Amino acid sequence: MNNIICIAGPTASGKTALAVKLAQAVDGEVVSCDSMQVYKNMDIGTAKPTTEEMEGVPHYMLSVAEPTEDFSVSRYCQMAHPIVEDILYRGKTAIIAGGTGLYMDALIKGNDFAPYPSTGRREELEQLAAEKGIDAVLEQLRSVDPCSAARLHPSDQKRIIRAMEVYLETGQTITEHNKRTAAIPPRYNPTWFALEDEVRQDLYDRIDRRVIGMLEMGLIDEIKGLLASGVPEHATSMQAIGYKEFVDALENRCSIEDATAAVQQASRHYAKRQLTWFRRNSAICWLRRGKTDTVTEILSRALQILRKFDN
RNA sequence: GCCUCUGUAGCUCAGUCGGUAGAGCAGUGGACUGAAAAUCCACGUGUCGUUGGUUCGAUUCCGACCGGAGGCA
Repeated sequence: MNNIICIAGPTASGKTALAVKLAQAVDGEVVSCDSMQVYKNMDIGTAKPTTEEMEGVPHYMLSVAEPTEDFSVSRYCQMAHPIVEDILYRGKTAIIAGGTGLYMDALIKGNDFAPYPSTGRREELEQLAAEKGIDAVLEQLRSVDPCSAARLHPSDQKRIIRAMEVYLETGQTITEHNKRTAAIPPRYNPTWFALEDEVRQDLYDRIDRRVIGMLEMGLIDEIKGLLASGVPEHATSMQAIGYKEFVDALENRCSIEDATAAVQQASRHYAKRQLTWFRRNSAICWLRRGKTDTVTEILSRALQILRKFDN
């Protein structure tokens, strides 16, 4: 049996429960792949698995960063790679489960993200964009990396700045960098699973209910605690869905009711984007989830597929 | 009971001085290589409440009826 299994899928699709059950069935350990569950003290709003939900199965990459820090794909790979190696070394199965497609792909492919010192280039570029418009940055990019300038949409400020930043920081264009990393063979060859509801509305209903549940579990107090402990309103961690909206409510920019609806809406949009990301991965075995399917039923289907790959 | 306003896309509404209509949101699809729960792109036919009338032609004008909101008794 493949000793690396990926479990992907949109938010609230049942990844956490499936990962635990699968781990128990194949002697595995879970490596979370979630860009927001990495932060400490952000438990309710990120739907981080509780100790009870883990059922004794070891979990990694949860609560590994301070909410005041900026996390990134690069840091994720740096931390998660040795953990996966250790699980494999001990003869266990690594179950990589989560909804952050970029992180999961990078970990599996073994993308190289060489660290470089932050020199404030990004801030300079952002300032240039703010003063003269993103077109000014796009012009600069066109002169050094016409390929990226043509590829990127003129409105995609974030990627235009990033492309220019890469060149200024490394002397190499992002086009060259991407070309080089794409040529490297993938580090792992996992069995890929992803969860998808047969009826999209079922997912959306579950999302709506989950947000209400988070409120009942004390999400607001969790956010108050984070703000009180000095987490800035604009920290990367506070960009998380369920946090930024209720920060707005706590700052009296909207009502709790409006914020709740905004969280539900943002989560639905996010789930859709996650599905788009995973759909282009042709290696994925989709586990279609009917309205009344239980984790046990989905687990048995996953195990069946795993056995088929064995032969 | 009478008067006024109102009924157009799933929702909120615009509009057609009479030539069968368009925004935002929702929804759907897509992109994505160091912020990714981020960022960005594309996609708009619906008995214009129902039914008569006027008209070459009505969602638009007129009447009646059926919803909704408000006012007067």
